[in-house]
Amino acid sequence: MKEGPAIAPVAALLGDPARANMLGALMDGRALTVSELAEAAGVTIQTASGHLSKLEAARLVAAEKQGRHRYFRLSGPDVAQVLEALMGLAQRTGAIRVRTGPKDAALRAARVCYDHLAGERGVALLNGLARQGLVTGETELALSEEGRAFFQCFGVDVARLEKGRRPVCRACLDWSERRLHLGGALGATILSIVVERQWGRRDESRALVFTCDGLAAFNQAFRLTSEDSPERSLA
Amino acid sequence: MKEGPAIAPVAALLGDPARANMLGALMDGRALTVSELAEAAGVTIQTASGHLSKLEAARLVAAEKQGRHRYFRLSGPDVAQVLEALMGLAQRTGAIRVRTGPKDAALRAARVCYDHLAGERGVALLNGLARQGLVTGETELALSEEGRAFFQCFGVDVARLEKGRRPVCRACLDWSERRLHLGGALGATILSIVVERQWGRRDESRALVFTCDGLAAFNQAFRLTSEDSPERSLA
DNA sequence: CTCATGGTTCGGTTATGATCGAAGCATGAA
DNA sequence: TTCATGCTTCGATCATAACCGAACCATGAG
Repeated sequence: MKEGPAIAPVAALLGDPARANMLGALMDGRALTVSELAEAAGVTIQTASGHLSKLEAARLVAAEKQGRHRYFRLSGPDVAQVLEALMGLAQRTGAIRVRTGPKDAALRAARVCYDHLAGERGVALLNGLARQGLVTGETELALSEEGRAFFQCFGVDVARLEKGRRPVCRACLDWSERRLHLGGALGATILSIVVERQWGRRDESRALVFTCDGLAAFNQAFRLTSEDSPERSLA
Repeated sequence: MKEGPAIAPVAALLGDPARANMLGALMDGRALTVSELAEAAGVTIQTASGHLSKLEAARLVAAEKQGRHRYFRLSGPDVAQVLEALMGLAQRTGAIRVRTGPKDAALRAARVCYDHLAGERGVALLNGLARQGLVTGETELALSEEGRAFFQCFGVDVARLEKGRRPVCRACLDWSERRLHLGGALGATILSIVVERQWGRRDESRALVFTCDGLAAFNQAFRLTSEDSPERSLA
């Protein structure tokens, strides 16, 4: 007697500890890479890749390619809802909380993404520019008239940027903040300004360490306020 | 990184076809014996017994001994809710609907979800009650003052329902309609009324077959109009 | 170009668990 | 008592799939 869709195949996907851990890591809506998910699940990258293929085939997760990375996210809120419900059921038997690994705080605060600023400061930058109406759009970003004037004043040769093949503004997905930050020619220019004025320096990794004065100057230059900063994810 | 209870062990239980079939057979809220569940799952009694032991240990099902028989039922409405939600996921992800036929159509029209009404009629019921302002809220449903009066008039002891531990109104996601229908103590009461007044009868599956007169009486009793019925889902 | 890195695919090993036969209990009927 | 039925436990078989090493592919950096 077949009744409705067969739940077993889907449930079996959720029933493997490695896959369940990966999905749990994606529960907050962020998009994570294969490597990060592999670490979260405690398996090698090959194994994680195989698991993610199955999850993607079942449309439980969706993937976006970005440069050399592949970012996975839950395919929709309904998936998270089912996971939530399953946690409720699991609590009856016994609630288990898994270990939490502290990540590099500096990387999350500010880092270089290819050639532009990412991390918390990068997200705050885009938030602030959008709030002031200097850039517009959601994922397809554009420089407004006010924005052109602002950056022109700032000493950026906007006309030259617009002549190039590369998009002036590009929304780049942030792995640490799960929000968009500013890429493109303008993003690269801003990073070069930050480095040039020695507001911060790049250490050996991709982390960008702001000086105390530099951070203040950065915030003032782009008129960023505390409301632009993404909420601190709980440790 | 915040982690909740580990879902993998529970999901793994649901991930076995034999166990999933047994749980599906219990979805109508009745209690079945080991033999019946073994037949429903297509396995021998020994195998079924082993599965049921695991399900009982995880508190997904509860057992009652009666003479030489042992009756198993779902341990609660929340289990049924998770199963329904999983069916929704399974369908959305392009699940293999093994057999589609008249039985499937009947299930979509009206069926029993644990102890309340689901399917097209169940969705229409909640729509109508919400349209009339008898129940309020989106996912967190509540009975309005008018609603209390309405059901009181109807012969429902609302005060008694409110005294119980179980929520009076509960929104349950429908796998066939992808809409919410009414669960909770009130939902269960309404189903019992439908059966009691012989507006419809339960067949051997979860389907609930309305009589022609019964359907009219049902619609009239809850003042449902055609606008309350969900649009026919395409293909 | 070369090198490094992120990710996928393949193959072989291993372990978990689903399954059923057979035997063992328990309950109720004769 | 003896027998029958409903169910559980034990033991052995067997299939699935999780896992990792190694090789391979693609992209970006230098």
